[in-house]
Amino acid sequence: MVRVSADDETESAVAVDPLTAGGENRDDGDRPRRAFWADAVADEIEARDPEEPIVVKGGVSPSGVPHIGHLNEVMRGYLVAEALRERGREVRQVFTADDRDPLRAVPRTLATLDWEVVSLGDTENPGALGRNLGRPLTDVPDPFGCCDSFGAHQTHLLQRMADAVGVPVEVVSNTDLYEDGGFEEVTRDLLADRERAREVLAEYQASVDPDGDYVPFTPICDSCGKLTGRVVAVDLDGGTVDYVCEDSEAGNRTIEGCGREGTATLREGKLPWRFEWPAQWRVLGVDFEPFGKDHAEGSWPSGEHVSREVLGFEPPVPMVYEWFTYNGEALSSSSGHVVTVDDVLSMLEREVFRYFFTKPPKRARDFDVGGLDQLVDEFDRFEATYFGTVDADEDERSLADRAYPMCVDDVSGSSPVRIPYTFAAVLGMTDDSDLRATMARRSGHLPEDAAPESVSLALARVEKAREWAVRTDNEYNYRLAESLPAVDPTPEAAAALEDLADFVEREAPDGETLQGEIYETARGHGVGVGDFFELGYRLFLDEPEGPRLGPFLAALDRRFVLRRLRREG
RNA sequence: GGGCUGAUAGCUCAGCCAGGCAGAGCAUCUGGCUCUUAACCAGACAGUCGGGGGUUCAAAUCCCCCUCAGCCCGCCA
Repeated sequence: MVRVSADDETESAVAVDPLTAGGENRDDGDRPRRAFWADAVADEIEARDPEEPIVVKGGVSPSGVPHIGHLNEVMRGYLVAEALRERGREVRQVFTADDRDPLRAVPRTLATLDWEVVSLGDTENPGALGRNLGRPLTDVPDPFGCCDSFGAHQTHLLQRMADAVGVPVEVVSNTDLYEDGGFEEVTRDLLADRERAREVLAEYQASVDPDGDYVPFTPICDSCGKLTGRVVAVDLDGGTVDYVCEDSEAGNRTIEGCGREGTATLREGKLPWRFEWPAQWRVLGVDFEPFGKDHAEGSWPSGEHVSREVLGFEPPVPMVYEWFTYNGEALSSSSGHVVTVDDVLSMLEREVFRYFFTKPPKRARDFDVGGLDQLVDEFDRFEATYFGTVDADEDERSLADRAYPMCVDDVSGSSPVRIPYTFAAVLGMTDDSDLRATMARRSGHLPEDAAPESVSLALARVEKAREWAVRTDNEYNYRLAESLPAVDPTPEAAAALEDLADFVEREAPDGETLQGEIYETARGHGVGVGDFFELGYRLFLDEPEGPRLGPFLAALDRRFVLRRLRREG
């Protein structure tokens, strides 16, 4: 349990411990056991008997390159939203771009709207950021020059990220909430009760003096434009505050104030994060919010306390998720160790990527690009479990029953045709889509009678798997040699190739027959089997090794195979 | 220093909430397929459930201590 307050006598708030949220039922044993964590969370939300539409929120401060870690803020909420919708609830999913946050540091890397990750120096206006430290992100020019502000650029990327995974979210700009007056009433309440606000926050932040003059609002200086105003007087009737523009600390650097003494309205500033978060909950009516483990012990307990004791409402059901790593190392938005949604979707089908987020949120997970074939194989089994075409235990079945429909756009009546991912990568050896289909059929991965639509859906995986094989340059990264590779067979091997060509021409063998014939031919000419296979791989792939040669050659165009075996081109 | 979370087969992970034979996939090995070839099939091997203690008829699961990793206890999100 989170201790809400050391000296709280007015109410013994039942603190929900977010660290155990997300799968476990808590204080009662009445709720049913759930195979899918999102259903356990949905149970918890429904237990509060919320008004509809139920609001699920996520949000990020849009500063560096948005990466798959940020997608937790979209996908975890989405899965809970879907669990509720399937129970007949109306749900709104909103996503806040915390774009009034000040620019605190200059990110080393940024992304274009097309997800090209570039260093700041390569943008059109690299000085835009460094010259505007301390200003709200929406008041900083876009270094790319394509959007109204840096904040707008970043928020645009967040929207595109959600679109890319096919999750409909309402993106809400914090700056808009301030400027349109959405935050005005809650700001007024916080200022009216600023002593209480200060006392509560002081329990969580040593820098706040409970008897001091802390005010939970930071005006934007109307002279230098930075979030450096310190409030010296509050006029609630007039709806303004007086401020002095002073130096403020941001990270390990100081943002210089300009000394200006001015007046700002309640729309011309920003609530400190510890108050802004609960303010969002109230203004947007949030019922559920997932957040990263970094929030679990700082902002969540204080936000929960602020919302109950200062603002007077029940905070949302919380859920902490563990962070992802990428190839074993922490993702870093500013330094550029990132994998973007665009990167991922170039290698994975959208439904497979969504499946990744159905795994329990509390466990740290590595997004291991080298092992993506395992993830796809797992998804294929998950899908087959849903359609009942594979043996699975009861837990697997009930999980698939619930979670699979949330991964795909439409559940079709029968299981889609799936080509195993590594084989799909092998098919990427050729760009000829007819040849891909032929090879898939002859290898038994594509039914002869498959409808054209299901063939093209199945073959869509080839581009993804090919991209994966190329990026990781792994053992599935084959390329059909377009022109005759340089080979220098011994006379015996040359004669064997000639015989093999004749056999192929005469018999049009299937893969297994051809595989056997390769052995026979090699032996018949006194050529080492290993050497002969290597010669074959060299001729067709210009590699010393490759897929099983007989089925591989049988799947290729026969005229091409003959020409190549005879070294005619 | 105080706190939160995690650690299960070589690898990736289920199982833990509500105690009941230690699981899956991949990898490995063996065998099969007229056949050493990364796209086939079958079988086998594989774990001190991070370590130690406790509760219990019974502990991966509940409790306590410890180790390691990430995070929080400044700012910020």
